Amino acid sequence: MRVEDFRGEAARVIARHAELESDAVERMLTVPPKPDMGDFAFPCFTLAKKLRKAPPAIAKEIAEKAAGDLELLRGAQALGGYVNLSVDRTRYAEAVLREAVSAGEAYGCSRDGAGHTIAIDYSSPNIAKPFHVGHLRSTIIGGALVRIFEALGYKVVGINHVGDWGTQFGRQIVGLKRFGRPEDADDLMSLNRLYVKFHEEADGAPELVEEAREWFRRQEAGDEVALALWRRIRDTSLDYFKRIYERLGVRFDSYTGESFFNDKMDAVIEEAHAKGLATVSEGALIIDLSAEGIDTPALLEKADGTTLYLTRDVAAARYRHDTYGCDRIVYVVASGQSLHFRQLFTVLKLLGHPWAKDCVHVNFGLVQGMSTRKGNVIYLEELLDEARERALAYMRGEIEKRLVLEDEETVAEAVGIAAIFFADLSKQRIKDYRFDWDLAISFDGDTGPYLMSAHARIAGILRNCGLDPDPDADVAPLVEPEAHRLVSLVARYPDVLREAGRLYEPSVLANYLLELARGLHASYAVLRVKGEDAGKAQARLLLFTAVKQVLHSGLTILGIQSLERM
RNA sequence: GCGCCCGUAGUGAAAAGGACAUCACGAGGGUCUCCGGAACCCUAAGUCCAGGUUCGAUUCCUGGCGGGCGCACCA
Repeated sequence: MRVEDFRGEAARVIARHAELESDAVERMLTVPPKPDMGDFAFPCFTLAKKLRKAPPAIAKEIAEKAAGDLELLRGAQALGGYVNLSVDRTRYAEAVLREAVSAGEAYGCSRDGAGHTIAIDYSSPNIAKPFHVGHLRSTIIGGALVRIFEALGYKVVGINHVGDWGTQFGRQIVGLKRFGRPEDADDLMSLNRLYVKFHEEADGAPELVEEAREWFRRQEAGDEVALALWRRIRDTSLDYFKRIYERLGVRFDSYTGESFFNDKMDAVIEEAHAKGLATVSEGALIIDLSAEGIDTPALLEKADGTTLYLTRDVAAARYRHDTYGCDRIVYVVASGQSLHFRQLFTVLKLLGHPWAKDCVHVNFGLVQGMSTRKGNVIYLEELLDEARERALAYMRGEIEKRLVLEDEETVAEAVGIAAIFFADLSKQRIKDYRFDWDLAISFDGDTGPYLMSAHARIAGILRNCGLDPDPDADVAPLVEPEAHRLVSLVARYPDVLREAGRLYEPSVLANYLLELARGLHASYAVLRVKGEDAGKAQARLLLFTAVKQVLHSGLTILGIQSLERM
């Protein structure tokens, strides 16, 4: 008896009595809006036309026939134009919990993506400058997608297409040469100071800007002095970025940034010529995309012969496809870049790459209001520090029955990051949103800390109930509606991950976890463990173990720590 | 100006074209000697407007209105 057998039986029984194909019925099955209405619902509206009967009458007929034909299901009832079917709750709990607990950490994971590789390009900051909060959203969403697809069995290549080439490095070099000491190149804070200094000075001194351009020209021309300086600045910056990624719990398989593709662009240009796509317009080399429904042409080369963002992305896409053999390339980049990616994918198609159709722009809206007390636009580190402070203040000030912890600072750091991550991941990525500290950090409401607390609360039960959990416990005592609700939620988890992956939408998972946590809290007063007889206590422990496992798994995928105590 | 995207209670979010539009925060009222009160229960409040397709529209189409973003030598 497996979890999907219940749905399978529902489909079979309905199919038999409605004279339809089982597969078709299975696709039509939905879930009733309220748990007491049943576990599966079959809408009879489409049958109405064919049978020339009213949907409620059809439902009644099917329900009556089906009622005597059930094995794993308990009831078939007509309601409105629906046939509602209920599972045998004990057998369902048995199937769900046994499967969840025996799979352990792997519960919810599937092999759907076995044999497929996905490259996910995310975060991709400009590293001459400090990590700006503007890049945070891509980092958060991209990181979650990496873990979602891994859970679905895909091989995932996380790529950070770092902006490590461009005029900004020329500016950085001038700042260093004019206002700093050579050793400042090894310290990011000094570099930042000098970068700012450059901009202050350059305001009234255009020759500085020209000097910066000259340094970048030397870089592009392969001048060893310029390249050595660039390399040193780049390494200092990358080290700093990697430290921040560690703090955020984000890992990349590749840091092939823009500079990596410098020697791979000529091939793109040549091929565009060979395919007869490239034309010269206003001195620049372009591909006209108007026949493809895009008014703005794709620029391959500026009038001065240097290449552009788009050319580099074409080279990068080809490199990724060839190197990783990936059958999908996902770009987690803000919606503002939509035109760019339409152009990119169209150019790839015109260049004759059939896999262009497997490139996806996973876009997302703008975040407003992400600033610290100091105000202004801010850098990520300051934001994370403030998150930790606010989390600590909240824990000390608002929580009545909090545990005494030695590692309060560590917990606060995790809570702060959870608050920021979840505020982002709980919303549909396409939408703009306003970040609000109080809303994000509260332990009440739809927040990361709320989910963490649900997890810690179960951990508390397991810790304090005075029992050794029995993984083979009999589930028969789980008769309460609250228990059934939790079982159903646990059962849904694998499909939730699939849906999140299908839509590239971590919020599907985030909202599911909220539902699970609420279900847990709603059951908490009813499903006591301590002081109950051994049978009930063990059954409930089994249920809570499964819920805790799913919370842990889901939170980990979202990039949020699930602590035992907080 | 043109193009793309977004409009759901005061606020933040959910609803493959399906049942009475769901949930949270905030507001108002209540519960419980609570294994972690970081809880639970109740109440008030909503689909931007006008048409259309459909047995059925928050969802799809058309046109408005409001907001965001983008529109060749930056990335």
